[in-house]
Amino acid sequence: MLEILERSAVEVAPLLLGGLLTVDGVTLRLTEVEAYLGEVDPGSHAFRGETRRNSVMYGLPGHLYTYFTYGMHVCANVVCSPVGVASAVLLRAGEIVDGVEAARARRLTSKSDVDLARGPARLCVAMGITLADGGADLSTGRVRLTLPEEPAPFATGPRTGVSGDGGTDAYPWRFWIPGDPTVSPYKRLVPKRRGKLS
DNA sequence: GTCGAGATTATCT
DNA sequence: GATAATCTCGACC
Repeated sequence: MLEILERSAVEVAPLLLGGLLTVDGVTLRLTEVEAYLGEVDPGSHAFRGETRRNSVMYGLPGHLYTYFTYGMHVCANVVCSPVGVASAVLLRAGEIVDGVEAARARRLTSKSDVDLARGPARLCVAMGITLADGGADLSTGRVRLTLPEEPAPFATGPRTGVSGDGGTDAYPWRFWIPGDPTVSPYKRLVPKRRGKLS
């Protein structure tokens, strides 16, 4: 597994689709992810160099990178690339395949099961992932990652919610399993163009 | 179903 | 003091 994760996030991202994330008896099947390539990617936290928050991304592949955003949300990433290279795959959405009750108990605002982990911050809440889990090894820690036995079909497109120049068509690094109902429906942050497009 | 605005705090400059 | 890889809720179709 590490041999795969040492590659670039853009290569690793589609390979994670269909994979399983397990935390304390709750299992999630990944249906949507995004790649972040550190210093060459304006949408990445590592674009402006290493800081305390993103230092985990420079570390060992196969570890968990968690961060706080918008004051109240936690997002989870899988660190890729060899030590010294900042690169990670953001886990955006998934389907709870085991432990639904525990996940549902943590997500009171969610009405249906497909909403439990539809969105990166929701996914963390449903799985019980917090900042304290950041930097943990995904093969031995509380949070476990299992790659799919067979590659899943996937589609690509621009990333959502990224500020600056990172959310444009120049970085089509969002990957998802086509047709899966748990893929987040969020639109691009700045489209806003009415009527005819360009 | 879609669209728009506000919430809220760790981290960085 | 400004920023942010988001979510939720209310209004409208």
